[in-house]
Amino acid sequence: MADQPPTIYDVARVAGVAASTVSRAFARPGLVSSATAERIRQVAAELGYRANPLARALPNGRTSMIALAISDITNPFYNEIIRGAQVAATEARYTILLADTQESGVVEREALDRAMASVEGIVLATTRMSDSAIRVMAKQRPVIVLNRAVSDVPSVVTDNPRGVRRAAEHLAELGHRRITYAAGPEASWADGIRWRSLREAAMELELQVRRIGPHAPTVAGGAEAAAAFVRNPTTAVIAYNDRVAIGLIRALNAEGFAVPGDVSVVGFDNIFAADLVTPPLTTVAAPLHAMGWTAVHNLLALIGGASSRATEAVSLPSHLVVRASTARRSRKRR
Amino acid sequence: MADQPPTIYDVARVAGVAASTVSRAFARPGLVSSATAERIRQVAAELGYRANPLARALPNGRTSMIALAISDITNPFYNEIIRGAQVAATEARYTILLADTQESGVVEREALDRAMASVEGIVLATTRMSDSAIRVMAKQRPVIVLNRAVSDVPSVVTDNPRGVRRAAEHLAELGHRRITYAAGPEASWADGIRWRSLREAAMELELQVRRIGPHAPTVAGGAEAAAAFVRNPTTAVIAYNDRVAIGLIRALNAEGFAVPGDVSVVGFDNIFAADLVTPPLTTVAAPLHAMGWTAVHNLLALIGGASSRATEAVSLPSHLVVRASTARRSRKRR
DNA sequence: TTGAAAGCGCTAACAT
DNA sequence: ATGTTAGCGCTTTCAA
Repeated sequence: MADQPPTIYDVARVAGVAASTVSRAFARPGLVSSATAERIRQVAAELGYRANPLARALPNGRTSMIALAISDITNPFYNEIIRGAQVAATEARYTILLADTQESGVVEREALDRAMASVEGIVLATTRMSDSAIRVMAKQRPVIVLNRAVSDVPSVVTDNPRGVRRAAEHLAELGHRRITYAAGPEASWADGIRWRSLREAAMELELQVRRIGPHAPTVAGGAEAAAAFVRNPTTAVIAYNDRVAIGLIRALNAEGFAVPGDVSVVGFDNIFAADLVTPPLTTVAAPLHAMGWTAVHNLLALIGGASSRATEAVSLPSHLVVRASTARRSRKRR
Repeated sequence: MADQPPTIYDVARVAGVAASTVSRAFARPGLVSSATAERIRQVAAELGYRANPLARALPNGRTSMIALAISDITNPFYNEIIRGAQVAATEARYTILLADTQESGVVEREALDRAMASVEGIVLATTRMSDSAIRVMAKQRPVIVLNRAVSDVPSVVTDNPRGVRRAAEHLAELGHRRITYAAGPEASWADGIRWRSLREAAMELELQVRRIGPHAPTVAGGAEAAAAFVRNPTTAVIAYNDRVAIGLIRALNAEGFAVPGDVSVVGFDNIFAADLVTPPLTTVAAPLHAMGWTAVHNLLALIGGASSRATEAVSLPSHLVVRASTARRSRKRR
């Protein structure tokens, strides 16, 4: 009474051919006479045959699955990235295995260990792993790191230097001369490069910059940053990301600072909420969808045997979205 | 030179036992003398042996994977749900396979077809499928539907009637007598029950209600709703979800309506942005994390053989979060 | 162009 | 308590 799904043998029997022929008909149609191929297709359709992906994967490891590791899926930053990844995966008929690592290195290790064997490649969208741990992992399976550069491992990043530069220019044009950088987590690769790029840009643009932090990359972290900021305010701040910027603005308002009246704020990422808050946030928009898409696309290329000379980071352009959280420096000194 | 991962045979050989014994040592330790079990564990550790989950799954179908189908992963509503699901899955050492169906019935069908065979059960967090299609699917694999009730299929929903009731009471207490419901997508189960519940609550509370819509469940949908609303305004509106509420408020502001001065607005879901917009949104909060967790937890129970007499919907409590988008009805007539 | 047969790594009877 | 032996459903030589 068990209504098991039909196997390749069922198809073979009904079509009057050997199982291997059925297999070929699907995998390498060229090796089968078009007549039999057609018949097999017919029978398969009638029987509702669908190759069992697990069984298929066993002999040759082609599971048609890739893992997407994200340390905090709660972060709205990832939504569009996941969508992009999903689109690229679907195009290639791959399935995404989600590894939300819940901000814990241990959970991450376990999740990836578990997933490793079932998966043809991995996109590390965010990870607690050290560079060397990542390199080790990359030895075993194709890996693409997102939003971080790890030497010898292909990556996809946004053009942070350019984004930061645009933000600084924008602020400079508005008359600001001193800029505070509200840093994100210490371990963040993006944080490091943003701060470095800002210093370089400041040099050229003859701005003064200083850094406060580190802070958690959250609204709460932004509030923390505000506390540090008010002790020695400037007329402009660039925040590690939009959530920090939002938290900062709210806390600043509570302290009696007007944004952008007294201080201009720019964030990073252009998350969904950036356009919804008051004032709408000026922010360096990352090409979220493209990042997810590109990461998976390149991963699949790697899996397909592309030389990983794509070892250099692929850099995707970001752009400044000017909204209302930045304005001309007000005359009154601050 | 291939550095293949060790197999069960490697462990068996080194430990000087049969492969089946190794298998037992891991799966049913009780059936192995503690001495050999210990030795096997040793050897396995030394060799860095990890059972190949695919190979393990083939004989008995226990893939330790479940699918999570979401039609629009772009919707921030799902972030916490996914996290909850992930936590429950991780607890049971299951892995989540993500099926973002990109709002397309076709993509969904394909994605699920592909995933079906690799997965022990499915959580339908959002789906385009008809009730009957879902029932068919539930015949083949354990299924839990989230946020929708399908007869004969176990589900997890939030207590919409109670949430709506609380929203209506809140508005009534503030002196509002006429409420507009800005509907979501026609196909949405939640939309249906919200509107029905609102009518019932209105009856008891002696309120007048009317409905506008359907609208897309997005900020743009909210703007649409505003256009319809202004043609015949009321002093209060309950929106299908937070995104619609936010879009509505913005469009209303653009039309010269103050919120909550002229019109009070309440949303649903309490998404991340709800607390960030101006005014902060009064909303019926869904227990997002718990929903994801419960869905997966119950699914795993089903997989574990629990009688699906859990066929009735599990209803999780929601609660009203009062923020600043609702206020006492202003005297001036509208 | 097709068939036969030997696995992929693991589990689960069935023996011993 | 442990070993033997078939498979799970598919792919892939190797022959024919």
